[in-house]
Amino acid sequence: MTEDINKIGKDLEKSFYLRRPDVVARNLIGNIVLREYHGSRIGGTIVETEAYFGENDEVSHAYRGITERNKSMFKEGGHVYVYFTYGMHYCMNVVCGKMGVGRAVLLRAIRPEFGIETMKSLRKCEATNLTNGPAKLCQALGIDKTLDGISLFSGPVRIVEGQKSGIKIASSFRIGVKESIPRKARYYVVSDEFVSK
DNA sequence: AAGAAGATATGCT
DNA sequence: GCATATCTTCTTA
Repeated sequence: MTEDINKIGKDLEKSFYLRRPDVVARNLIGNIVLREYHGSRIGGTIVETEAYFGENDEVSHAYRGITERNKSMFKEGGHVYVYFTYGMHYCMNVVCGKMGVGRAVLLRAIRPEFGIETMKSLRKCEATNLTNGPAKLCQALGIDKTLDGISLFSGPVRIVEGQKSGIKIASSFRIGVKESIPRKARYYVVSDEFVSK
């Protein structure tokens, strides 16, 4: 599996994740999420992310400290934080920074590229609506609570270098939260049809 | 022990 | 645009 993934792209360096979440969020755009799913590989290029801080960020799950639910958000950068919400949805984050700081980047949308048929069957819908939202993307990639806390370097979920030339990245305020920090922490590819609405 | 809210998606009006 | 599904986790008593 490792060899095949390297044909698509190299794993991002560990040091990539040991930075501020807004920096990681912006630089994740254009890279590729890969999910090993029942022997096949599915995934695509990241086109939309949001940064969540720990302290000074009221809406972050990490704001009130470590709990059973959010404990993997406090791991070292390069791990995965998956949480369950609204009684039916999973969302996936990439943890960043040093161990214990509780910072992460929410993956909000990807461009479906690998294993599109598999993703369609997981989502039961068509390609334009496959992965343009944080919970949709998790459903399409078969991501659930069992993947919470895993490493991006050894498990069934990887992030590898993608082709970044020719894309325009813009920022805005985050979606779906009462904005508490005067900072545009959402990053997305300009005029990409797979960005969430 | 109980209640409220939630980093959402979908379907209907 | 708004209601609703649906259930885990945290907060408060």
